[in-house]
Formats: sequence, structure tokens, C-alpha cells
Amino acid sequence: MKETISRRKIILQEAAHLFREKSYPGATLRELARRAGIQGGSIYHHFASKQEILFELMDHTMSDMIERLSDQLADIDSPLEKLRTTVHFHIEYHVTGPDQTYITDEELRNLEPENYLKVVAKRDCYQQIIEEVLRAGKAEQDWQLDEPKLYTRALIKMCAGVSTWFKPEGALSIKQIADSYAALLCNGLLPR
Amino acid sequence: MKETISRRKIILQEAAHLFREKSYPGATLRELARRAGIQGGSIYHHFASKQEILFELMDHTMSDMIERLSDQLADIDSPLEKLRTTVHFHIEYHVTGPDQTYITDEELRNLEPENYLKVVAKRDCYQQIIEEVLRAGKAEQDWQLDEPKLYTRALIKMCAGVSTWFKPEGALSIKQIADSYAALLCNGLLPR
DNA sequence: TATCATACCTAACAAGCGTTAGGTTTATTT
DNA sequence: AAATAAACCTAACGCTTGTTAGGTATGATA
Repeated sequence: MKETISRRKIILQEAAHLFREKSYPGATLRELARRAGIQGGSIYHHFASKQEILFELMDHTMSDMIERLSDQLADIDSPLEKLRTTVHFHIEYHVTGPDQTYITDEELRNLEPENYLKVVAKRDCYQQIIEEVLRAGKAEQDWQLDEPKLYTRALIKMCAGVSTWFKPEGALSIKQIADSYAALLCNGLLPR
Repeated sequence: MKETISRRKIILQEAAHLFREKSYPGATLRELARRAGIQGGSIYHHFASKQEILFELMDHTMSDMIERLSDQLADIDSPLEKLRTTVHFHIEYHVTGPDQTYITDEELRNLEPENYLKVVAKRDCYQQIIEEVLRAGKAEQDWQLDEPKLYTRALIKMCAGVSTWFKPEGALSIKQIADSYAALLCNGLLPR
């Protein structure tokens, strides 16, 4: 058995955790190196700079989210079911990989301009996918939404927020929470 | 006419702005001093430490939110109207004073343990007020919510999130957004 | 066995950090 | 006019930061 997980991956993983704990400027490369099991300077054998670590983390996370959500939605026809799937996915992704997603949500301001634009573009792409679900519901099932973008943002924020308070040992499972939130949205959108 | 706004207030104001821009560890006291129109060391004539500035900012903001929301709800009887008022208040407070509230939402992790407990206690108190509104609606108007706390958090996150994308020059006013979100929640909670 | 790239360590660098001590200006009070 | 206290400046402190240069193991390749 070979240890297949590369040091580079370990650094990224620990960086996600550390950046979340202390925020990007508050996290030091020496502490990151310590957690990754190497010396401070050795990080530069794997990355060109601290900024590159942050960017790679955020960029990869956004790409992954776009790909996975697209895949899950591809097989579904009903707008209602698409909405449920989206809510469930967004919550689960944020809760099970809370480090990466938290950073992607909160550390945009610490990206250098060039990197910022790239990540924001992907974020907008992700939002667009969700917006499309809502638009389809409006067209096909007369959902009550004047501004799909408004509700897209509401959905994203309320679902992402789950990761800030969710505890695995709590009374409710991820699925229960997702069902609850999906029900709120579905019920709220349907015409009376 | 005397210039009544104290330097202390100016520092707090600029700190809110700066902390939001760069996050707490990323903001330097020298930059803060520069924006406040004094030299770096002079900050210590007004505050004992950088941490004290952050704490005072967050603590004051939480107290202010609790007081204002309580005041606004005191005159209202109808749960539905209370919910609308809450949504409107929470959005407006976050949008008009986005620096303070953003910090209060995101910089908890940078508070020292003692300060952390104090601010979290007030945050919980604020949440409790909103939860009470939902519970009243459930009791009096049969709102469809198994877990009021769950919906309290959804409300808080989706409303607070508005401040991350709202632009005064945009197509929608704060009132329009608030009405839209309130409608979504009300419609979603009412029994069918 | 010699070569060579990979992965890492060590030690230092210049710059910037929060914080402090002591002096100076300014305004108020006596 | 003298005394006092608040508001601020200056210059430094010890420390940490991201980053770099140069050296050392390690394992594969030739």
C-alpha cells in the first residue's frame, strides 16, 4: 500500500481548515507547514506563494461545485424536483466540505485582482445554474417570482448558512434540514 | 457650530470599514490611524488594544440591533406584520450599516474567548427575538414550521446576505427586496 | 555506480506588525 | 499667569511575517 495522497493535497486541505479558522491574513505559512508536517520554507516547493494556495483552493472548489450540480440536474425534468435537488446539494456541499466552501464564500476580498475576476466568474456561473432552475419553474409552473435573481440569492445564502451552525450530533440530519428548506421555498413559490 | 463627533467615534467608524475590507487580522493599526487622521501610536490614547476596538464595535452593534428590533415589534400585534417588520428591519440594518453588521457576522472567530462569549450571548438574544415571532405565528396562525429555530436561521441568513450584493443604484430598492423576501417567507409558511 | 531530479530542511532577509514610553502641543481650569 | 489634563506625535521595542537562497537527504534512472 502506497500513501497516494500527495503532500500538495495535504497542504491544500490544511490550508482550507486554517484559513477558515483564522482567515487568510490571520493564517501563517509556518503554522500551515506545521500542520502539513513540513517546515515553513518547504511550502514553496509546492506553491509559488501564499496567494496561490488561496486561489487554487477557491478556483477548484467553484469548478467542482459547478460540475457536480450540473451533473445532478441533468437527469431531472421537473422544476420542483430540480429545486429540491439544488437545495439539498448546496446544503450538503457546504456542510460536508465546510472549510473549502466557507473560504470560497468569505475570502474573495483577499484575492488579488486577477484571481478575483476568475473566481467571481465561476461563482456567477454557479448562480446562473440555480437561477435557470427558478426561471424554468416560473415558465412551466407559474412560480411566484418577479425577480429570479433575488430568490437565487436568498436560496444560496440560507442554504450556505447552514454550515455555520450545523452540528452532526444535533437533532436534525442534513437531509431533514434540506427537506425543510426546500419545502419552505417550494411552498413559498407556488401560486395560491 | 462645534465638531461634536469625537475622534473615538471616527476611529470606530473607520475600523468597521477597514475590518470589512481586509478582515481583522489583515487590517493594520497604522492604516486605521491614517484613515482616522492621526498617527499610529495615538490610537492607544483612545483604546487599550486592537482587540478592544473589534469588541466594542461588535458589542455595540448587537446591543443596538436588539434594542431597535424590540422597539419596532413592541407596537405590533399581528404575527404576520411582525414577520414583515423583522425581515425589513434585518435587511435594512445590514444594508445601511453594512460595515458594522458584516463584521458582527464574520469576525466572531477573531474575538478573544471572553469577548466571544459576550457577543455570542447577545447574538443569541437577537435570534431569540426573531424565533419568538415565528413561534407566535405558529401558535396563532398555524404557520407550517416544525422547527422555528431552523427558519429563524434561514431568515437571518437570507436577509443578511442582501448586504453582500445590494447596490443603491440597482433596479430594486431595499423596500422592494424586503417586501419580496417577506412575501416568500409568509407565503411559504402559511398552510395550504 | 554515477547522475539527477524531487522533496525537504535550515537559516536568514527585509518589511511590517502591535504595542509602549516619553515628549509636545492644545485647550481648559484655577 | 500658572497649572493641569487631554490629545496627539515620534521613535523605538521585540516579534512575526512572507519569502528566498543554499544545502541535504532520498529514490529513480542511466
